[in-house]
Amino acid sequence: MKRKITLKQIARELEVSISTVSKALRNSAEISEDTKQKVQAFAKLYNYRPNNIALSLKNRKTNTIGIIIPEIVHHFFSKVIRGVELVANKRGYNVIVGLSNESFSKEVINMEMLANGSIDGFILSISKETQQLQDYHHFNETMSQGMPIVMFDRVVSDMNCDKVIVDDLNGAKNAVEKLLRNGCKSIALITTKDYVSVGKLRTQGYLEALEKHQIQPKADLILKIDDTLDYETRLDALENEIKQLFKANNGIDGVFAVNELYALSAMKVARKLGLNIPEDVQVIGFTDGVLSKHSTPSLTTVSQHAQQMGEKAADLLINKLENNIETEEEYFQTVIIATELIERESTK
Amino acid sequence: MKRKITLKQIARELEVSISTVSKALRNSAEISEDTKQKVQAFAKLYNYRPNNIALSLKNRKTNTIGIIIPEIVHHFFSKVIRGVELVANKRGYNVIVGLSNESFSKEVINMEMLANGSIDGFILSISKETQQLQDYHHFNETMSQGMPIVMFDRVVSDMNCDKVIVDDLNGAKNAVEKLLRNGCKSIALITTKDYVSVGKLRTQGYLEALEKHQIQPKADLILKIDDTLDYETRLDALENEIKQLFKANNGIDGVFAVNELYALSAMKVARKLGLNIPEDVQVIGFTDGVLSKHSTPSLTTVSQHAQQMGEKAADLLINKLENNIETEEEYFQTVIIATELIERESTK
DNA sequence: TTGTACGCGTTATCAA
DNA sequence: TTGATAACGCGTACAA
Repeated sequence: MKRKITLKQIARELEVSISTVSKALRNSAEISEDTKQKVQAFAKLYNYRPNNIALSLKNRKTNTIGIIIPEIVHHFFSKVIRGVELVANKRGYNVIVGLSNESFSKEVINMEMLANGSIDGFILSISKETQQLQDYHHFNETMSQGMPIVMFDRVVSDMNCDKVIVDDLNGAKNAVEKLLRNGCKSIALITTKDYVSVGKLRTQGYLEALEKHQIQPKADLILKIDDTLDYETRLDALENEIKQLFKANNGIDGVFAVNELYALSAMKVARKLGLNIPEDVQVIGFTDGVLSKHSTPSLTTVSQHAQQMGEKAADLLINKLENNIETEEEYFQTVIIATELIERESTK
Repeated sequence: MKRKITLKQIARELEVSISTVSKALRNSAEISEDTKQKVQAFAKLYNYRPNNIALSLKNRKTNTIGIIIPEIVHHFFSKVIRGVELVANKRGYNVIVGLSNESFSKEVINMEMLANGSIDGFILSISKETQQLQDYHHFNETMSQGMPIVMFDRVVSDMNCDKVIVDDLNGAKNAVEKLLRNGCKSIALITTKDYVSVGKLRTQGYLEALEKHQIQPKADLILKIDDTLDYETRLDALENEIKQLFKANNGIDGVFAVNELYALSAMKVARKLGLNIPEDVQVIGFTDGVLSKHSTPSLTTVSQHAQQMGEKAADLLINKLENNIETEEEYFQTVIIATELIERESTK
C-alpha cells in the first residue's frame, strides 16, 4: 500500500533538487529540456499530482466552498446544491456540505468547523431555529474574520452580505392574482408561522394581491401552520387543520399554499370533502418539488428556480473570493430570482 | 478585515515563543500556570482555533470524507448523504460532495481532484456510464494509493473494497411474491437495461419469484427501459412504452417496477386504460422516494433504507481509516441492507 | 541551468 | 519552564 508520490521522492529518485522537479513540472524556462523531459516522464509514470492540502496552506486558499443547509432530503435544497456544485466545479472549486438539520447549535458548530481553514467562503440558508432565536453572532464572527458569506432563500435581511432570494412576495402575489383572474372569490391561504421569513413574505404577497383587487382579507381564511412539529405527526395534524379550515369557511374556491406539501394536503382534503379540482377549488403551491408534477391532478406551482439560485450564489461567492482588488468599501448585492408560474391541472 | 489569528501572532503579542503558546493551549504540564493562564485567556479573547489545513498537512489526515454520487436531486442519494453526514460528523469528519452527473469522465475528474490530499477516503455509487464502459481504472488507482473506497448501491461486484448494498434480489422477489399471494396471475416487470446492476438484480428477483411459484416467465411481460434518455423526453416515451406493454398483453393484473417513476407511470397508464388500482391491477415499486407516499393511490414500495446505507458506509470507511493496526491481509466486507415492503393503497 | 532558503500553521522532539 | 528546530508538501525569490 504505497502512499501518493511527492516532489521530494521524485527529486531523490532522479538525484536532483526538489525545486528543480517543481520547476520542471511547471515547464519553467529555467530548466534544461533534458531534465524537464526526464522529470516529466517520471512524474507521469508515477502519476504525480500536487497535494491540495499543501497548496492550500501555502496559498492560504482552499478552493473549497462550504455550503450549510438545514436539510438535504429536500428537493429545493438538493437542487440548490447541484447549482452550486456545477458552477463551483467549473470555476475550480470543491463543495463541502454541512447540515444544520434546522438546529441552531448544529449550524454554529458546523460553521466553526469549516471556518477554521477548511474553506474559503460560505453559501448558506439559515435554520428555522436560528430564525426563531435571531442569534446571528456566528455569521458576524465568520465575516469579521474575512470569510465571505452568501445567504440564499432564508436570509437575514439586515446582514451585510451577498444574498440570493426568490421573489417570494411577487411570486405569491402573482399566484393569487391568477386565482382571482380565474374567478376565485374566496381564496384560502395555507402558510407557516411568521418567523419563517419566506412564509411571511408569501403571506404578504397574498395580502397584497387581495388588496389590489379590493378584497378584504378574512382572518378565518388564513391558516398558519407550526411546522416545527416532526414529520410523522405532521401529516395527520396538517390534514386535520386544513379540514377545519374548509369546514369553518363555506365556499372556499381557491387555495394558495406556501409549499408543496400544504398544497397537496389541501387537494387531498378537498377531494375527501367531495370537492372537485379545479372545478370547485383551484389550488396553487409554491415549490420546486417533484410531487407537483406527478400528483393527480398535477399541481400548478410557483417555481423557484432552485438550481439557478445555487448557480448565482456560487458565482457571487467566487467573484468575491477572487476580486481581492475590489473597491475599499465592501459592496454587497442581493440578487432576486424571478419566480415562474407553472400551470398544471389544479387550476383552470 | 482581519485574518484568523495564528499561534505566531499570539506568540508575538505575548512575547513568548510559538511552541510555548502551542503547549500552553494544549495544557501541557511543561508550561507554568502563569503562562498558561495568560496564553489561554488571550487565545479565548481572540477566539483562536487551530487551522485545519495546517493540521491536515502535518498529520497527513484531513478528517474529511469524499462522497461521489451520480445525482443529488434524488431522494435516494440525498438520504444516503444525510446518513453519511450524520455518522461522519459524530465521528469528527466532514463530508465533501462530488457529483458525477452519471458521466464517466466527471466521475474520474472529481475523484482525481479529491484524491490529491483533500480527503481520507471515498464513499461512492458509480455512474451509469461507468457501468456501461466497465472502466474501473480510477477506482483501482485510488485504492492502490492507499485511499480506501466504500461503494454503495451501484457497486462493482468484483472489486476489492467494502460495499453496502440493498438486497435487491430478495427485495424484488418478495415484492413479486406478495403480488402472487394477492392473486395476481399475469405480472409485468418494468425494469432497466441490464447494465444497471441494481436493475439486473431486481429483474432476477422477479424471475426467481415466478420460478418458485412455477410460473413460466413471458418475455412479452418484461419491459426494459433505456434510461439514458434525458428526463424531458423520457416521461412521454416511458408512458408510451408502458401503454404498448399493456396493449400487447391482455389481462395484466400486477406490475412490479424497479423504481418509483416507472411504477407511477404504470399506474397512470393503467388508469387511462380504464383499469382500477388495486382492483384490476396491483402495483409495487422499488424506492425510497416521496412520490409513493403522496401519489393517488399511494404506492406500495420496497424501501431501501437509504439513510441507513449512508450511515453504514460511513462507519465502514471510518473504521478502515482509523484501524491502522489492522490485520496484514486486507479484509473487505459487503454489508447487505435488508429491504422492507411498505404496503400502501396500490396493492390489496 | 540548478540548488538553497523560506514560509504557509502546526506539533513533537530536543536543547537550553 | 521555555525556546529553537524539524517536518508535513509545495512554490518561488534569490544565490550559485
